[in-house]
Amino acid sequence: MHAKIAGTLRDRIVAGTLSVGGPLPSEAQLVEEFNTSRGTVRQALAALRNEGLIEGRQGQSPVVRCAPMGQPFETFLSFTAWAEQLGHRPGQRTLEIARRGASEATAAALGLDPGDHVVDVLRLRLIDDRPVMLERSSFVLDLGMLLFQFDLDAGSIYTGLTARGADLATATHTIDAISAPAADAVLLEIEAGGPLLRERRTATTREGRPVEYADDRYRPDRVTFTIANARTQRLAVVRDMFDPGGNPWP
Amino acid sequence: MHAKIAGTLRDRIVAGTLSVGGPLPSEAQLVEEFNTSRGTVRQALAALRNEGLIEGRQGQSPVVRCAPMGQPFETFLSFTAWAEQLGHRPGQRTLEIARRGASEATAAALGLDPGDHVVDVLRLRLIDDRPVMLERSSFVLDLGMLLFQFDLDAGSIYTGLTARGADLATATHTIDAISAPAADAVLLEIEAGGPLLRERRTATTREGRPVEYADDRYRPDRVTFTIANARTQRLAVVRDMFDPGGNPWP
DNA sequence: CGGAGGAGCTTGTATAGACAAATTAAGACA
DNA sequence: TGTCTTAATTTGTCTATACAAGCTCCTCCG
Repeated sequence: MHAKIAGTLRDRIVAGTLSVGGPLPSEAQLVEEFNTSRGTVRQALAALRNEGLIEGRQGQSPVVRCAPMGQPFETFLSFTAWAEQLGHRPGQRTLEIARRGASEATAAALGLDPGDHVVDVLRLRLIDDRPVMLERSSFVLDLGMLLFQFDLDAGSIYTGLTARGADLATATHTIDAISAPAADAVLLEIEAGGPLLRERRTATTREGRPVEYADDRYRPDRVTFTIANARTQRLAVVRDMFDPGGNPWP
Repeated sequence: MHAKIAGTLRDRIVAGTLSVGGPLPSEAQLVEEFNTSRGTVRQALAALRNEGLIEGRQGQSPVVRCAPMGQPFETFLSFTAWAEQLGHRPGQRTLEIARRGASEATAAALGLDPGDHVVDVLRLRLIDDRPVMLERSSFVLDLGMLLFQFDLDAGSIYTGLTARGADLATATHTIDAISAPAADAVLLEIEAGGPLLRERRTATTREGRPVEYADDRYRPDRVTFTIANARTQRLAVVRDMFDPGGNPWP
């Protein structure tokens, strides 16, 4: 019973019936709705509090703190899926797609020999037509050759590849900060030398073979990474967006 | 009452009166010992289970799982615990500790009124005697006043606070990049205007009350954040360290 | 018009009782 | 001796009640 109540409330938070920042129904209302006792309702609320979904003080109804993420993997790996989940319009301008010898960093990340060829893709990623991220992505040959089969500006590379049989299963993302090189600054429409939030990503197949290495550089005034961290050892990671003024993007 | 029971059991686990892997007293025994009701005892046990200290199944007494430290939560929240886990020597120079009115950002993060006082701590964090991070931390008064009771340069603020009854349960970390202000650059021994990796952290109690807001600024050549992301499993987040040359620190 | 006080809501906490489900240990039986 | 049954113990779950503490809003009085 308490699990059912907690699950229902979780679903409502995800569906938006309970908006983030808004109050939950009072315990008395939940007692009436589920036709149960207050102790059981409180047990359900304790579970949600445990997960960090709600918070509250004495005398006030608990408020929804954040929504659990629907599909963590896709959302985090696919820029397109991420933007769409947040209700924005993703876009991209493919500046270059080329088959060439792997760079030193790429070869190291993908476990290739220095002379091996990869497919490089350079794309400027947009949110609501504003530049947000510069993506330098390198794919191993068998995967990269698939990229010539479809329009990279039409949608997500990730969905395009998985639709053609690629099985991306794990990824590691390393986040740091760098100074914007002049070329990057022009494309991202910021000042050269300004700070960039860099995410270097290695995606692997189910067998553990690395197939993509990417160097994504975000405008730090428009994208941040947020890690929610509870004692229960559940870690959640999301990317957040900000408008040019630095305010949370609705 | 339930807090007293939980605290007593915690102490016994730490002291070894309750051995790791061994069973806890049954709920009936605890009811008699503390002269309370079963509901209260169960509330205390739920708190311990929440912290991962105990685990149990139906029909069996809960068993002590122990190992409160070294877990992801502590490692991610405590600079000291993190460095020690990686086999390095953490250090710090407390540059300032002051009670003053909360800044605008702090008040917003902690849910305080503009005039409310907080305890600010400014610390330079070192790894193996090299500056790595600049920490600006603000605590709500009841927690912050505890900071005057012990030596901040002796060890972890986090363990000092939890030992004095603070119950930090969840935290959110927002990561972005900024240009180093001149003052920060001097302390971190880098060039002014260079990129800094910033982590803004809000830590809350079990009830969801925010009690700490921190602005940590890392040298990006020495610290990065890594997110491991599998399709089936949960997300794991760790921080990584690099030597001045940018190579992984052994 | 404004502040003080209180009523009515909320959650936090504690108590007592009841039944279900799982484990464990003792005892009966072949 | 080995196995099955049964009883006792223990935790999981739910219900009902009571009071304390904090918040909001309304009313009343100065």
